[in-house]
Amino acid sequence: MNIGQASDASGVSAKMIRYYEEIGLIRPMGRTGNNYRVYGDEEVHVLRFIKRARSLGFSLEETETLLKLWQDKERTSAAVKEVATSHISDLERRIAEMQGMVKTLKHLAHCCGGDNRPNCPILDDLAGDSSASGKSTKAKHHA
Amino acid sequence: MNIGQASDASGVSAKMIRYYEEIGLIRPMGRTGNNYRVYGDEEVHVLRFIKRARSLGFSLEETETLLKLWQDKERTSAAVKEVATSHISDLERRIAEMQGMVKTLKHLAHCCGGDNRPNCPILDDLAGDSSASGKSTKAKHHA
DNA sequence: GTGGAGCTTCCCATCATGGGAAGGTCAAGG
DNA sequence: CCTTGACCTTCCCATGATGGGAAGCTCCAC
Repeated sequence: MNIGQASDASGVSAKMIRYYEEIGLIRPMGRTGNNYRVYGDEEVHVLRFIKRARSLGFSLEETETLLKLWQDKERTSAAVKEVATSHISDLERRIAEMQGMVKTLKHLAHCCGGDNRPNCPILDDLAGDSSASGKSTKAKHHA
Repeated sequence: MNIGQASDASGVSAKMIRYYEEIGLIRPMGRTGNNYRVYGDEEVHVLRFIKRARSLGFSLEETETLLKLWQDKERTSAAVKEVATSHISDLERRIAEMQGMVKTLKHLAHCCGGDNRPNCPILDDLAGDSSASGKSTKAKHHA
């Protein structure tokens, strides 16, 4: 199997397969006389493992750890779980961070007329104008 | 004001201030005879604007758009709101993506003993082993 | 005048991926 | 046999936003 076929079979681009080899994530493949890389079912299986790990958001470094654990018959499931839970924490932290952004942005967007006038609480907020959260277009003291 | 003071006043690192200048996000600053950049309150204000936009997750490109709108007295709040809502959508998409990962990972982690045994449904899943979701360590038919 | 802090530019690294050029190879079909 | 097109190889560059660090200049205080 050439790299293109391995790519099709695994869903990993040929570019990435070469890259993974370069950084040592996968073993350098055997070559044919024409210097083409040769892949077998086992290699495709590894590539699919990597692809699945990546699709769950694991970094290549974490993926490498998981790959080694997978191939280590002496591993403990605790070691694997540790990698997973730590990744979950990281994802949750990032999710919370983005949710905070969304919350603020939605509030600002809600306060913004979205019309033809230039007055905009979103810009006021970005500009650090603390009087930005209330009514913005006019009527600072409507009473 | 030198770059270090502008950095302290704005919370943007000197490194980044130079970078923003290089990419045209901010105007090239005037220099003193010794070739030091000189900043005034207005520049610090711009830097703070950028920092705030970044903290809300806007890319530098979006930040540039917002900055131009801020400085354009003819802007419409609709234009600003458009940038914001589009960014909100992007954030929500990414949040949903990560939440999907978390959901899968939590399920797998829940199914994983996290003990001294090698058997691990997390690895089974990554390996594409479809029989991974059930009980894993033993007792496939405990009855 | 000396030391240290601060400024300048320039290059490199991150992380994962893609784009593209230049050149070798192979298979099919004229 | 030769061409054509698809495929492979390596090499370099780009992304986005940031930090690190080196080499060299300046400025201020002592």
